[in-house]
Amino acid sequence: MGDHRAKEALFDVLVEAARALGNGRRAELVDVLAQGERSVEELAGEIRQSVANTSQHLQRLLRAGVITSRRSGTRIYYSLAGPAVERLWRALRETAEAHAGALGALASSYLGDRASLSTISRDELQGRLKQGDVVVLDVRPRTEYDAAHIPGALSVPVDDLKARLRQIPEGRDIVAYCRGSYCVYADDAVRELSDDGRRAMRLEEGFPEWRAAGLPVESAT
Amino acid sequence: MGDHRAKEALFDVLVEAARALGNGRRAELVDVLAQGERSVEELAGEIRQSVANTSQHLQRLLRAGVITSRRSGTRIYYSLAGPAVERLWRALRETAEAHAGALGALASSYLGDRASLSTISRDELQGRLKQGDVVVLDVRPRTEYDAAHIPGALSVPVDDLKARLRQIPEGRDIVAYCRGSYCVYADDAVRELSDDGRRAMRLEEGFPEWRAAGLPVESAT
DNA sequence: TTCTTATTCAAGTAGGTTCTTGAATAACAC
DNA sequence: GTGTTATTCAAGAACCTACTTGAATAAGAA
Repeated sequence: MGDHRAKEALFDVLVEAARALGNGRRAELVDVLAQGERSVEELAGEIRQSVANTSQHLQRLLRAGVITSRRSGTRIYYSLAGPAVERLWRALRETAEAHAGALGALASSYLGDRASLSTISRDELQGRLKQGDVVVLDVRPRTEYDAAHIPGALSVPVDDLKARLRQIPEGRDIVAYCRGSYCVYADDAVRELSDDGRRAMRLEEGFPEWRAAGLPVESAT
Repeated sequence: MGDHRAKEALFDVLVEAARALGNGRRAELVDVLAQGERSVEELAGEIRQSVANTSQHLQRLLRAGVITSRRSGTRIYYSLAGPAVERLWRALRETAEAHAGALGALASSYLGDRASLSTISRDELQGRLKQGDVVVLDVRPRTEYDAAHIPGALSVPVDDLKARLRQIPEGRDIVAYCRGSYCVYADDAVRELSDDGRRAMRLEEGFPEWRAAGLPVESAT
């Protein structure tokens, strides 16, 4: 009774995952890893940091149990430790959104005038997929599409979109999706498609939320 | 495109709630505030820290949008900012449990031989409440019971239990509950009741989880 | 007004975090 | 073995955190 040392030690440990996620660069890493495993060098490119620094951030996440690693030849691939981590990252974003405060201004400075783009919810997309009157574009990098994607989606990484506009089936509306609400790939794609005269909209959330909702996914064979 | 400054700033903000929760003492504060609002002095007592230090921790949580405050006379009462925060705190505990690593040893050093105590799930308790063959004890401090409790529960703060053993209705099993899985009040109560020859068990989770599940609650009038 | 109580502020110290740079490993190819 | 590539380690500079102490506010009571 009253062993407050033990209580403090217990809460200090409970909180380790929060400290690990408590850094913008590490949060970016988690956001990318939610799409599938990646090597250190790829991750360093994604977060625009040196390889050494990225490696150190990864060790921190590893020690906190947020990610796991596997070696393959000279590369080491990191991935999220499990679904609890995805829930944690989602809860964190939702808390920030509920608070809003500083978030609004920053989000619009990064995300631009997202309000002017049409969107579609997960449920609506499911309905339209059954009717088959929609083309779904996965605009994430090819690796992430290969790891897992919405069944029937075409892989058109946003950087290739301009060159491949003519390959996209006509006569149907287009839905683009990417990593999640704080990813701009789908926004950029929808803008580009609209400029080309197509009816295009953005899936409100990203692929991880689709999978987390228990909806079907497909992988490259 | 490519404005990585804005992206970094955005993720730095998304992560503020995690930094706020990324300290054992602040996590203890959140765990207590999940039971209802409290003044600075009460909170300082709960986490065994000086009032000045507790106040500073509270300001940090406030700035991060994790809690809110209201003044009443000379006192200031703090409470959680909303349900997103409770989900965040839960996700954090679940991540720690999934990782397990250091947690196991620390938990058992603080929680003792919890494995030897009988427990009951939320669903089971709901069933037995309908049948009315069980006495429910809220063993948290009276303030927390007053703020909200499971309908029909008796308030018997764990410190008063020994003195009030004879007042607990006989002939029915007893279920004790407290703040949550990392709170020892219900364990202590179940041990004491068992020593007294009563059939007693602990509700697996605490009051906040009961409320978060949308189950009915009752407040002091 | 003065006194009291609850809370916050300010300054200081010890220790932790983030990023940089350059060297050290570790697996593989030749 | 040597060379090459991916990753990690080590040390250091600039900054941030957690706690302490004592003084400053702010609301209410006398």
